Amino acid sequence: MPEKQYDAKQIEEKWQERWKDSALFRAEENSSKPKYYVLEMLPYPSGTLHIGHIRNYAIGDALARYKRMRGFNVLHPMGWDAFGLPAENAAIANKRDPYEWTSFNIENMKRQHRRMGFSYDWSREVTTCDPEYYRWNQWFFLKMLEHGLAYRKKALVNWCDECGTVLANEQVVDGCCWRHEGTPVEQRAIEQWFLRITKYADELLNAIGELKDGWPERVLLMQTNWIGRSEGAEVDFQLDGSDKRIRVFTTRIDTIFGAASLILAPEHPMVSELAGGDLKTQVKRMIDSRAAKGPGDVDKEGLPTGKFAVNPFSGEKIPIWIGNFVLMGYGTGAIMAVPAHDARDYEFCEKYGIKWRPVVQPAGSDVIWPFVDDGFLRDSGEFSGLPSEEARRVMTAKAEAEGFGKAAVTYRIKDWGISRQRYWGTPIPVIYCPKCGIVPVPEKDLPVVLPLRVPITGKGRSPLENVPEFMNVKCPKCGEDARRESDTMDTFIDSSWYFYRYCDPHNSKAPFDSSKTAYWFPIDQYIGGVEHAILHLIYSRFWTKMMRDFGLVKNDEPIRRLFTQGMVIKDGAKMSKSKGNVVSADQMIERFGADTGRIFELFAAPPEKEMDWTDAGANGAYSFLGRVYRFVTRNVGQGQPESTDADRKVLRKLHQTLHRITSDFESRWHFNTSIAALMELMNVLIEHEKQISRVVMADVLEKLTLVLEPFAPYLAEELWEEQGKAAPVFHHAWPEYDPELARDEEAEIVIQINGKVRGRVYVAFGTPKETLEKQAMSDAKIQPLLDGKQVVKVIVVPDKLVNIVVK
RNA sequence: GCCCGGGUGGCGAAAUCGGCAGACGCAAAGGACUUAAAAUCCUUUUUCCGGCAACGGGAGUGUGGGUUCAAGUCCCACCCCGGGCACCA
Repeated sequence: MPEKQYDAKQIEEKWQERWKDSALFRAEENSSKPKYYVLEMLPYPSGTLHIGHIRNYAIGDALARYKRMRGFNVLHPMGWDAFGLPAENAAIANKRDPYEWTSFNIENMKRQHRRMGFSYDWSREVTTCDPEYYRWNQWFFLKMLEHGLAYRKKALVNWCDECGTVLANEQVVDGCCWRHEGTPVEQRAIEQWFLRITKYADELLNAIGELKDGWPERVLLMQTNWIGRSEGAEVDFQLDGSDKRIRVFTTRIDTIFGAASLILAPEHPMVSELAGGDLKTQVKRMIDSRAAKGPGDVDKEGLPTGKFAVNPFSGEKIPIWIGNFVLMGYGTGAIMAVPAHDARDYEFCEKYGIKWRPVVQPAGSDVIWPFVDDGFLRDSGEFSGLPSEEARRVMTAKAEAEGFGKAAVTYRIKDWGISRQRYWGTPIPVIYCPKCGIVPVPEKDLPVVLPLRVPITGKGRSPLENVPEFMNVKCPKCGEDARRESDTMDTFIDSSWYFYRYCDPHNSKAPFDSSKTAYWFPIDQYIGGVEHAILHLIYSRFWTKMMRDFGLVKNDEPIRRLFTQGMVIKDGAKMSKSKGNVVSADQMIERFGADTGRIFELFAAPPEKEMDWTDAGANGAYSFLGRVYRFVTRNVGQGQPESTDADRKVLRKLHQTLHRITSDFESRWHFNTSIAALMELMNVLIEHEKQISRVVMADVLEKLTLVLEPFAPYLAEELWEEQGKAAPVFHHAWPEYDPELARDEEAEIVIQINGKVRGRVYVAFGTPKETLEKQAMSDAKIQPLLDGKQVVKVIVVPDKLVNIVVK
């Protein structure tokens, strides 16, 4: 009879059919088991689940399945993030209604996720563009508004005149709009809504210490830099011949005696006072040219105002300049330039011939040049001779006492601007009344939903402005004619709290039931790409702290452990539709099956590393699964009647494999080595196939199937059934490894001479040092090599090696 | 410019605590089975030198130095690649 062949497609379709509509993966809040919340970052519905995504979910799903077998009550949900831009752009390109387009894609992607066999609890599916989800976004917004965490202010933004819209920083390419290459982006002051994330800047920063155990160092570092806390002082310089003061921020108040100039950002409010006529147009030009350049290197340029400022410490008069390298958005928008101790100031002052002098010299040296960090002050009046650190303290205290300065902390992070002039997003629930001003939409009127079938052209202002039924409302306070806010919220709002909604997705009274989130939170393991390290992962942390302060949740942080997996590269580039190098899940399932796709992606590289996709590699994974399938099917119920010599070897390899895989799951997630171990086990099994006893064979087949489950669940199910056991596999306990069985019988002792391997002996474990040394010295191979040499030293590492040092 | 990663065969990689470098796989070559192909199975594959061969010897983890009985692993300097931030005072 010909051997049964591995037909992945047929097996996978069969089990998919059986799992349909089942409650297999349902998580329960009232379980007596310990909870485990594992989550992959949610995808936006582009319609294609490609192998870059699959890597993400294959990791999460392996973990979810493993944890279930370990007896955890596992929550592993999936939902859809209706990301604004892609949906809108696709709608423009396809001339389709974005809702229609999105729901079509969601169905499509859901089908692909099901085909891959990911073990989600679909009863908790959440879609962030659902009006019910909008309701709670708006509810949060109103709560924040009430507590002063949301506010409206005029702010400088990137503006493309051609589009008639605000652009995010990422949408500015080489100073021009990404859609209109020839159109330089302008900086415009526009009224926008902000969330006061800076209120939590300190807490977000301090809590990083608590995240150290579970988050990648790299991500925490990026967040630390992003928050960018710096301690220093604010100091007022008096405008010469006036009682006006200009405030600067500095981290180096100890260098203030070396201040050579006071430099204002071109947007600084004092500029219009100091600059008249000609200078004004030059300042305007400076602002425009910087905006046009975008972020990056800018040649330092300055404009002298002809006015002077008085150094409050020395009484010295220093010239006031306007400099294009000074940022209005950081500190006070004005700096004191200390060329001797700051490279940027040096560059600027050299260029314009502004005189300077050093005021700090390094400890234990007479060298005074240049840019000394900390040292001892010189030429600084009463402070001369003080060490920098002490000087900073003393000088700040003096400034404070005399009322011209104070200690100050500045952050790089800014409040979160959430207004978007786009169709796709949660409408901001606010009404502008000519009489009453800004009026929040009453809670009973929520949600404010997007009108359907709005023509989206990508041109002009927010598409909502052209929809009178949406825009024209009565003021909730006075009942007079009023207009709605036409901006929508940044869609990062959606992803800031979606994982809380998973705990209680159908709640219509509140965003979620706090007792349910209290059970599941914090998320035990979150998995996603490193590209979200700052935006999404900072916003989420902020949102959690905000909700905690409102009494909605008890946890301070949303995520206990974070794992960032590497990108999948094809033909030297990240997989994306625009590059045309996408391998879709459907394509892969068609060719190899879902199990092969998972196995290969996990096997090819450790999960945190970038990985190259090659079809040839997937072929290897497929043939491995074929070997497993054939081995198991032809050996069910087979084996020698009595126990055999091979049994010991096979069991040893089996338990070494169990150990390897279990510890990979428990610590570093290097599933590539887990799968390599499985392959080694298969090699040993095939080698001894005919010599294994019936009892051991049954044991091996069972355990092999169990540990295969997290990686290749369809095949595991099929083989489980072949063995006549009750499905599903993950309802069975993970096999424990037995250290006694896993241990090698003999220790292999490497004998080295001067560190080079010259021979080896096999001894019982735990053989004492002296015996090992004696055995090594008398070894037939070693003896001749020692002839005529003097043994200087012998190093013995028990159970490992003997190193003989000779002269 | 600053801050992080990383550099190991033809390729993806392994070596978890300083203790046999290259596990496992891909690709390639040769062979078995086959009318043939696919599939499957077996053998070889870091490199150089010696040998018909089993085998023996040398070199080798980006480069140069160091610590150590012993370094892919630790320390110092440099080169290259990837990522993040980018005039943050």
